[in-house]
Amino acid sequence: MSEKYNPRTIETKWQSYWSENKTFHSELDPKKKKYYILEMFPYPSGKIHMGHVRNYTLGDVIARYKRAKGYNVMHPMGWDAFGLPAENAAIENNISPSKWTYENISTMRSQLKSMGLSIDWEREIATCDKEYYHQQQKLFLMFYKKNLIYKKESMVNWDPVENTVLANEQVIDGRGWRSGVEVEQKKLSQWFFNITSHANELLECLEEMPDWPEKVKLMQKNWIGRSLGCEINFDIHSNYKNFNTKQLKIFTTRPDTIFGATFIAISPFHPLVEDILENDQDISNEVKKLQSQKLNEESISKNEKIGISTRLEVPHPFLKNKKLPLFIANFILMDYGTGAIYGCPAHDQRDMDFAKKYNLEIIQVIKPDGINNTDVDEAYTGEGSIINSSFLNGQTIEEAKETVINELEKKKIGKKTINYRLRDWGISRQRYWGCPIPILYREDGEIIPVPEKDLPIELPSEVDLSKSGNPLANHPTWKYTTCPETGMKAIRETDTLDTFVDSAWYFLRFCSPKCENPFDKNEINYWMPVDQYVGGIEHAILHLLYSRFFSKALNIEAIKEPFKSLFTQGMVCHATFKNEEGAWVFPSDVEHRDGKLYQASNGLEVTMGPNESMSKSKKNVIDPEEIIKNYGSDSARWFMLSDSPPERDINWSDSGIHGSWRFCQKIWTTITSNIHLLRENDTENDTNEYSTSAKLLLQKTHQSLDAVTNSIEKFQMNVGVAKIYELINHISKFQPTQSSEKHALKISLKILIRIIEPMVPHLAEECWNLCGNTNSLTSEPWPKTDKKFIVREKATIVIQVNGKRRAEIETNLGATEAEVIEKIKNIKNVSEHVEDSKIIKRIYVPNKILNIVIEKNE
RNA sequence: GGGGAUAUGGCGGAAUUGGUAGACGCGCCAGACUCAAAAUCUGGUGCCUUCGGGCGUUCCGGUUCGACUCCGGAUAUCCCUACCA
Repeated sequence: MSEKYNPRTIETKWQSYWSENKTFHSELDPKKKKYYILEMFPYPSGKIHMGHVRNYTLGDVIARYKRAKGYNVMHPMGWDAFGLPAENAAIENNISPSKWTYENISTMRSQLKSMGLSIDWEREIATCDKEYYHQQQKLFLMFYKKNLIYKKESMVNWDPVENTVLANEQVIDGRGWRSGVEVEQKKLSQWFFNITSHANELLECLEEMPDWPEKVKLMQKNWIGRSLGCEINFDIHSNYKNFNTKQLKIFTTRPDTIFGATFIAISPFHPLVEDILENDQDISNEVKKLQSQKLNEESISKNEKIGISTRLEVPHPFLKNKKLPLFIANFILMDYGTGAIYGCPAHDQRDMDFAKKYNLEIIQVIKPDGINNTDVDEAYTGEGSIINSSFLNGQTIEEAKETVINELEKKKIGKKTINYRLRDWGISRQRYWGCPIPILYREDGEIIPVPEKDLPIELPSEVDLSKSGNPLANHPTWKYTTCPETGMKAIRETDTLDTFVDSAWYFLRFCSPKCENPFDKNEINYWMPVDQYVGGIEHAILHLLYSRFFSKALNIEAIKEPFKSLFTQGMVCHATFKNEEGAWVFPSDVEHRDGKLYQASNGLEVTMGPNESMSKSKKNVIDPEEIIKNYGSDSARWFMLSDSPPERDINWSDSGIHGSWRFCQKIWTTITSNIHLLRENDTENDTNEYSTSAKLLLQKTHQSLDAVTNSIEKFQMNVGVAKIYELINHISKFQPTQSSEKHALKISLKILIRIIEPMVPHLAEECWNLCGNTNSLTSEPWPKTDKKFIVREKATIVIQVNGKRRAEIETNLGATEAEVIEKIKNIKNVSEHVEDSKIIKRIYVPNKILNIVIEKNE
């Protein structure tokens, strides 16, 4: 047996074996305990990059490990295939979004297959498949019926040159990415999911999710942002002629500061604004400016507050003679609270900035405890007691809040409210490459959901994306249809769904990917929830929150929460490169010359930017193909798992890949050089009469097995890898002479082969096969740790003097303090440091440490 | 501006969760094999040192017999988000 380790041969051999034998096929089996492992499905951007390798290797280790543990494992894969890049590619390369997407899928599928992932490919889905979005349209109708979907006016980023709506990422420094002109805000009627109706449930269920990272739960909690406050109705007095508004409702979380109120501010998009403009045309230009200006990064960082003074005045609810001026201000959000506030400059920094700019009164109403804060530059937001506030004087902030709310409710001019930062989920996109929304607008003005039997509404295959505007609206025929009930003329909804909708339920579809309904209840009840979800931390909020919302809205018992356990892996980062024309450049296209960087393909000079997470749009991606070609996917997988803890961000570097290659080599040579031993039939051996070195080997083996098992359970793959290194290092130094030693070595090697399988599956299968086994290693159970080999017989006790390590001794387990003291009497290093000093006390932790605390004689 | 995280040798990182800091890997140094190189194998490798020891987990401070670990403050980097009253 002197064949060389040849990953290419081995890996293709086992990949086809798994595929031909349907090794990873999964189906419902009520007798077996299920385990649903899912990694976030990829966007088919072209090729996989190192971030994908990290994500899918990690999930695959868990999948293979749980299979070995006897679970009925489901490990599917699919494609998050709708989205903007396909349209951009279509324009740039004159290829249809569909063709581009499916070609990418095909490339990436074979790349993933070359990694040897234990995936059930029969469950593969792509969200752009007609079959998938057909079901999604049904879900849309279901939600529509439940009143979870509604339409309202909402702002979009508008590029006036391209005549098109821009996504946030297409707005760069307040300008359109293609046109370079300043982006405007435009009102459009759009569809929304009523996610806020589930805000409280989404918040409270977080408490019952012990297997989610605390940081993710915290982020979601802050994002939902439940806050207790109150609404106050202010009367409006005006000299305007045609003015119907009598009241203005504001929201505050600080009713305790009501006596510090010196102005009222409303959003430029507040309904009251129209009323004002009708009477006060002088300010209409200014207001329009505020309305159309998307605040760019610059003005945000400068925190420039702009207010337009109106001729309206608002009486203070508790001070009859006090009138507050009303402003239209750019820093008031229409989407939060009521779109109107009262300003209390003394205790809110934004209000302070605003008051100073427009010379408004500043009234201090909270006196900090202890100190007398008279600094008027900075708003005071800390604790304190109320002053200058009539009936609130002397109260604490909390007391005052309650008093004010009671008073308002008594006078029927306000009430306690719970407000959420979370806003409803806008799902309309003015795009072609997405799921069509199954809605018709009838000529008589009625909005009609398309009946289920008429689904799917298919995307037209011929579409002109080079024209500006909404591609589906531009299509010559697609939108024209008739109402299925009345026969009246109708126009289809030409917006498509946000791609976050596609990914909010794909994990349900995997349970029954071919079902003619969105999902099969039986299958869902068996497979859901996902036992382990693995994905990037960047999805900590939106994707996960939307998926949770879907699961709750569907109201199926098995999926109250879709993801039982969540693991968020860290980002794989890489430096970014830009050439002198400002275009992103692939790292592989960058070359070093004369201390400068150049783009190899065209000679342009290149500058290096900061490390950022790998993404196709910034081109800072590393294609794993090269590494897999040179070292094999087992080495690539092993390398990805070693070194870095999975939850931590990494800056990609391939220094170290050589060590992984060496590891695979070492496994190979160790197994092949012991192949005769491994092929021998097992004999009933004198298993209890091991030599000392054989015992030591078995101890190391079982300790390693125990450690590796624990590391996998705890997602510390890098530690597991280190423990396997220790084991192989120990094994390769072991020289068996007696038969019992050979027997021990055989046991050890077999355990080694079994426990490396989740990480380097092809190599492990080949080794297993070389041993003369005819079954696949994947059907072999995970070995059990034999406790008898790992019991500690001795304890190592560290001796410290004043917390500094001075010696260490071996004792029997459970030795008493007196025994330890007796033992260290003659240790020079200890007695020297103690000398004649007075011993103040001794701290003894059995089996661990003895610390002698002495008086310092200085 | 807000929210969330991270920081340990030349580098990636480990540390039984408050008890020997630096496991394991990379790199580097030395040796073996070789005509030679690559590969492989063996050994060494935190820093300083007057060879007694001293200093060391981003920085400053605190709690403790004892702190990488807990608390307070600062700095840097990454992720998410955009003025949330």
